[in-house]
Amino acid sequence: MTTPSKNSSERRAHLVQLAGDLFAEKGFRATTVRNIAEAAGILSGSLYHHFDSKESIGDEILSAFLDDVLAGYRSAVASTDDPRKAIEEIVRSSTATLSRHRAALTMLQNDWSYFSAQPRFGYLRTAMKEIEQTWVEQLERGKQTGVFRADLDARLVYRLLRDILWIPTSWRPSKGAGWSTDEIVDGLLRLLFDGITA
Amino acid sequence: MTTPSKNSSERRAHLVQLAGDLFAEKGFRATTVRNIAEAAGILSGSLYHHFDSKESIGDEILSAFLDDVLAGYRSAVASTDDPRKAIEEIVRSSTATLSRHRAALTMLQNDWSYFSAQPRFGYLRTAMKEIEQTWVEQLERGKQTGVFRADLDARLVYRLLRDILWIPTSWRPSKGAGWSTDEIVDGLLRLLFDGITA
Amino acid sequence: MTTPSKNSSERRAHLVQLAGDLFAEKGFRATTVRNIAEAAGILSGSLYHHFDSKESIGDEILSAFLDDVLAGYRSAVASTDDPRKAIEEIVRSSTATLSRHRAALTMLQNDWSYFSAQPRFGYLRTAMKEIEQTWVEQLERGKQTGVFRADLDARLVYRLLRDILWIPTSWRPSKGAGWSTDEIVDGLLRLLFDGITA
Amino acid sequence: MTTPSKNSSERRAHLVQLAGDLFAEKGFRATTVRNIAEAAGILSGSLYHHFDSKESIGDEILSAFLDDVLAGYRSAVASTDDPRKAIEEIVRSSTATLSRHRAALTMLQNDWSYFSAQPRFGYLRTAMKEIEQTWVEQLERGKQTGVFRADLDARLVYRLLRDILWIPTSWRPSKGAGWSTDEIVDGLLRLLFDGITA
DNA sequence: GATGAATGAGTCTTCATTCAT
DNA sequence: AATGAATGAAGACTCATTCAT
Repeated sequence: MTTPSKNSSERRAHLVQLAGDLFAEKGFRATTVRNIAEAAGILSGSLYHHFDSKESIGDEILSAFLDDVLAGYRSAVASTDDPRKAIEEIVRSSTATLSRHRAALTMLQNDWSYFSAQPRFGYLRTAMKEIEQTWVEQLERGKQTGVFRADLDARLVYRLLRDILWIPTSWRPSKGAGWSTDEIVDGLLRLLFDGITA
Repeated sequence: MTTPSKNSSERRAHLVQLAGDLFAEKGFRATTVRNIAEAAGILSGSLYHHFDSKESIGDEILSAFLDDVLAGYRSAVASTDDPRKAIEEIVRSSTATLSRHRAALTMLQNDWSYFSAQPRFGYLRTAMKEIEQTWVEQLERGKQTGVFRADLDARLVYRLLRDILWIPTSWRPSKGAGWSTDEIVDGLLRLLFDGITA
Repeated sequence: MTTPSKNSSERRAHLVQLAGDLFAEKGFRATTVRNIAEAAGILSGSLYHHFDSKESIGDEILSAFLDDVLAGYRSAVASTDDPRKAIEEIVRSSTATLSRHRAALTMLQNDWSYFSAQPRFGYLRTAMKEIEQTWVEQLERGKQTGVFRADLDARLVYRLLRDILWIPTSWRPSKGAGWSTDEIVDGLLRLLFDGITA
Repeated sequence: MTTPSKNSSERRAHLVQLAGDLFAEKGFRATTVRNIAEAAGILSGSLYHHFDSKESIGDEILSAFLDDVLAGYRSAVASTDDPRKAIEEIVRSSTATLSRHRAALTMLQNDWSYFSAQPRFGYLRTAMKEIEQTWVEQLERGKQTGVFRADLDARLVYRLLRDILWIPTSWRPSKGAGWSTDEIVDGLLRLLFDGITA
């Protein structure tokens, strides 16, 4: 388990990991290829043995993230008929997913205008649309069945909730008094369902 | 035509405004000096008659923002003894402030790692500390007086609330089905105080 | 006449000239942007104040050349009804044109595969087609009117003649025993019309 | 399977062949070692088991070509006393040689400045000198014996004829309405000896 | 105040080459 | 013989900044 065949793909995955950490820390554009190479202890040109461009590294990170998110959303929706449970499931799956893809989220938040302008990253818009649809559908159904307040603006609530959900991911792990993912989620869900008032 | 010195400072303010819009749109680092100059209809070199560096433009935008925020926080706290009212006031003042400083906030979110690493922008950390202290103080007082739930983790709630509060600012005005600032704040406050359940 | 307003466009033209000389000497691809900049006594990055890419310099040189060639061909054809005179006129105009565009021709010969593969240089193919058509038309008409041998393969002769015509341009001016353009053309025309035999 | 050493040299010859095709197509410098390796179905590093550098492949191609050309010239001159026959023989031998060494000729035409500047390829200049001498000698003898026009500039005619002779080699085989080598040579010789006029 | 030319450091990327396995 | 990882030098291009006019 410790020293198996360190394949090409493992090396590659390691490099993606390193790159992701840097992207999460300073943003995609602000991270130079040299930064990544230095983190890996090689020269910048050597990265091109593994990837054909900086963007293809970004691509790998982003598409893996969105695949994961969408999978979670789909299975959340498929698992129940109760909108409230579906939302809860979406939140829980998001949290798990997000902690695995901190880099991707930071990239999306920081460099959205950069990525979304490129045809290569067209799937970003597609995926975001599916995410929005999923939320809005569950919220609307909840309104109809009386689980949620009838006066909610589903799209507005979606935007707020989605962004709220994505907040903790961007918190640096270095932040001294760190909270565990679970603590954060609990705090969040409590806030969402119950508010802060006693 | 009337007062040359005023014209000069107006011109300058206009340039800062233009720069800010671009910073908000694409981030500070991703915006080039040429972008700003083009928006102003001049050549990039000419900007240096008004500012001695790109960073000094950023400085102007960021410090104006933080001055405004802190002023709002201080007067919110000074205006009442009731922690809940103080928090409400902080939220309301934040919203007003933020809509006036969209660029600054985007810069802080996008390029925080860049700015915070530079001595020149040391005041950013100082200001953020005061902001945190203000929130935490009011939350703790609310817990003691029983207005807020006793089990709240003040710092965690602060981080969540502050970031939640800052979310809508980053929403592009171009977003088709746009909401007014008031709608967003109402939605937000309702979410915070009451949750989404019926 | 000696020191007029050294406009921006003159500077630019001078740089194109320098670049062209280098392209003619070593080919387009083999010439680096640094080579050009050094020839101009500036740094390579400074070239981008005048051109937005190396290719745009090439574009300028190539399109100017083809415009010139086609103009010559068109006026040659328009000037007479006699195919032999038309061909003669084409040859003479070519020679004049070619001596003014040595760089362009070398680029076309050396790096044709590079340019012709790019959409940006699509006009190259278009222009070459018009050139071929012009030759073939005159040759065919000459065959019909009996001025040229009836057994000529017009396209083959065109290819041979065009390439023959373009040969001397690629001769380096440095070649010690240089011939004047006129000498070369005379030798060429004589060869073409009369052969080498006594 | 039978004779490993032969297999080895066959493999090597095959690689040279592949490289030559690419050189002929895009030029020596524009062809990357990776291009060659890919054509051979191996990785670029593996080529270095067969050759110690890209240049040594070029060397192999160029020297084989020049050896062949010179052999042809020498035997052409040795075979007759009649300058016209000698020239004819040179033309015929060239044609045969050239069709076997398309790559070499393209390399010479495209990247002459690159090769001729390197000591390693010093033999290129030596060989070209012998080629020139051979032509000039036969032309001068023809002038003296009255076979050729007395007013020919031997060196000029040599340059023209040599380059003319080399033209068809650079024509891509892909050119739709392709002509056979024989057709081309016939067209050429006819042009040279008789001109195009009826 | 603005222009236009230039700088110099840095960005992503390419490529011939090396070498341990 | 070949692979796969790496090197190091170079290439095209970008950008904040400077400065004479």
